[in-house]
Amino acid sequence: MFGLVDGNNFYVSCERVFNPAIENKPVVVLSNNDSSVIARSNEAKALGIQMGVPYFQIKSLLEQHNVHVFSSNYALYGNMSQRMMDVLSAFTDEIEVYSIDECFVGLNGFDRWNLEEYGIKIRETVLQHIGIPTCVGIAPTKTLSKAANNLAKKLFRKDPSQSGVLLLDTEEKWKHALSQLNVADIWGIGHQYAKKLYSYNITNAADLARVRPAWAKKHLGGVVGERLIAELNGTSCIEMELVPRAKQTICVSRSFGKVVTDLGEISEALSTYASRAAEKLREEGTVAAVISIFIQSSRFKEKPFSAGLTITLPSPSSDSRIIVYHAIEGLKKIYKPGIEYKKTGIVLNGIISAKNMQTQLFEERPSNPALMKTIDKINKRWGPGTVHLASDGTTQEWQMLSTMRSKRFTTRWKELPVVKV
DNA sequence: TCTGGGGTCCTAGGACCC
DNA sequence: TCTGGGGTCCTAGGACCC
Repeated sequence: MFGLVDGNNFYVSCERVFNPAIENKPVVVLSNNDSSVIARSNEAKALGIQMGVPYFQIKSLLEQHNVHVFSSNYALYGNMSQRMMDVLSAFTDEIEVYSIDECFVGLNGFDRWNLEEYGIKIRETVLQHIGIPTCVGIAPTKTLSKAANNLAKKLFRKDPSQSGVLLLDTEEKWKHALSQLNVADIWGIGHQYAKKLYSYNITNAADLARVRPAWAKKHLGGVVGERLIAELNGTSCIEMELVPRAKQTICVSRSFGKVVTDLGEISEALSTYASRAAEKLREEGTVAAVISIFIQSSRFKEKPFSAGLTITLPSPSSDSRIIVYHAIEGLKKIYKPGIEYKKTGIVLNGIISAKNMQTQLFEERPSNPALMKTIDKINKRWGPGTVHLASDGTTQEWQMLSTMRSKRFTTRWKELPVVKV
């Protein structure tokens, strides 16, 4: 059996832990650059505020209803997430952190317990220790546990006296649950597939569970679709991933807080992102062989501009100076003056373990792992960016907007509120 | 004025090989 | 006029996830 534990309106809940005054009030959290809505409290959902809607379009509506608005605070959410996962690991050895607010828990061998009660215990403990409300779905496949979680959330939102836990341990139970869900609510059915399914008159998840595997193979992305149908019928095809795999791709990109035309400013931003990407490699103990960089104007302009370049490094590296050097050299090649740029970024590929790397004897720009290790140590101790490359710039006027960010309560001593007693 | 960021997997099709 | 068959590797593009 699989359990799926998912934080309710996770980012909003994180904000509420440190700001109890916004409990039971409408709250939204915005994406980077304060661009669009990425999390909503139930009260905000009730006002009809949609996920992903641009902030500027609903600003007056939010003001009108006194909605509390926050810029996203990933330092806080990431740290709260870690704490939640730590609590969950006490409940089973089989833990798969699926996203910042979601975790699969393996419950094989737990059948002699009442699984519903176990789920309730999990919820209560996370709430008590971390302050984050969750819902729990339990079922014989991952896809069904996602569906169970989804339905548990819906029931709980409608009626807070519900347990917030849904156990689907018999065919009868999961069939009934699926009949209450739309196909678009199913894990693995996105926009395109939902549209296609509607056109075949398949709107209900229970209908989807009944389609022939061969039909799913043809219309829902090959073996992925086939697996999906099997999972909806109680046959588990997607196993727990207990050991997080090293990333195959690392991407760091961000929109600018203002329009940028100057090569110097874009270079600073790209240097900053390339450094961060290299840092991520070192966190994973890997090196990258290939880097891609890109620059873009606004996607919503009449004639959007976008350019990119892929560069193979002389040898795989995780050294910030090397990755930044090649990124900036590439940028100079694709930069065109007179364009209003909105975004730049770097993607790393050809990622392998640093241990398996073949070292070259003679290199124009040798990596210096000891230097990188020292920089990482300092930044870990004194905060991100304490030591950085000069090419990152000092004023960083292109930085994204984040005007309504709460304090980084759990990761910065300086931002801890002082309470007078 | 203003529309996020960071990932995964799969398939199809071309290049190339024998 | 005829113009194989089967395999691998790589990449681009499209779908998905949160």
